[in-house]
Amino acid sequence: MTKQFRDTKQRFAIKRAIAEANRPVGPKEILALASKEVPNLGIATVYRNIKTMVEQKELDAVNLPGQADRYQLPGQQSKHLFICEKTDSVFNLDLNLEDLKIELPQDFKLKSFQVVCFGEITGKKKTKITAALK
Amino acid sequence: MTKQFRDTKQRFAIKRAIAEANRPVGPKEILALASKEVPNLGIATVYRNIKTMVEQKELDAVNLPGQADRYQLPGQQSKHLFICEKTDSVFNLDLNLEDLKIELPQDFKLKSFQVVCFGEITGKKKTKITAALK
DNA sequence: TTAACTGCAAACCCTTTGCACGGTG
DNA sequence: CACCGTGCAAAGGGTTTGCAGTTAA
Repeated sequence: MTKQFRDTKQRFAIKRAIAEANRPVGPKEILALASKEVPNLGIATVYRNIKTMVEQKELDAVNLPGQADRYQLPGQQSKHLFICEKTDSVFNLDLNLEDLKIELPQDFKLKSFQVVCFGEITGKKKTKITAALK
Repeated sequence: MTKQFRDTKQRFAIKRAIAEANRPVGPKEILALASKEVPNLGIATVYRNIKTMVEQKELDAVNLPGQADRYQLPGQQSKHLFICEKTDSVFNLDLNLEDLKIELPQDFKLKSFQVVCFGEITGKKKTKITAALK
């Protein structure tokens, strides 16, 4: 028997919070956002739902160097990231990397790679960024 | 008054362990290696020395996506990494990226970037890898 | 001698788990 | 009415801190 999931207000609130954030967010931030809708929401519920949603592929985990994973909706997925060192917020980068290839020693089998950019944002924030390589 | 540091056998053992590992290593691994030399070494001492050494720039912190920081000697520094998904070990990559530039929106000021590669290692391990981009 | 360093244990922080209760289907 | 999901609290794992004793200089 495959497990059947139920629709709860907590689950809705958590998913909406992540959707509206529109960028990779962490458990605490999710709790803060979703708590507006469901006051007594517990952090354990957030963790459990994140886990389930990632397994169900309703959510993508975003691995960041030097900090804990954040989460976002699959449609927003892009491995390449821009991390604002001031605000600690993370943005997706659409890098034009199709024709970029990395050559490694024979022993090393490359499965994927990720470009992580660090810097600051001076103006208003955007959530989806197209960048170019030259 | 600036703090004056002392030479202890613990400090030596920790630094030697990191030097001999010759790749980015984490606190637990450092403890295991250095304990051969100093049996009763405590994990707190490892953390304290790591922190001090990073501040003194005797050590570099290596930020990894999805896992805790590791540490290595400054000479071995390279931002670009190869992570073996099987063994969970990390290797430095010397990528030829001098003429690679990333174009971002005006608002975004790029300070640095990092390429992280994921894959497997089939043969014997190396600690310093030169890779190319094409 | 004295001030930094160490080991141990306790304290923290983040994440996971156990359990009784409440809510979905 | 099954049984999954929730909230709370406790338990884990990793990192930091307090403290008394130890050691480098």
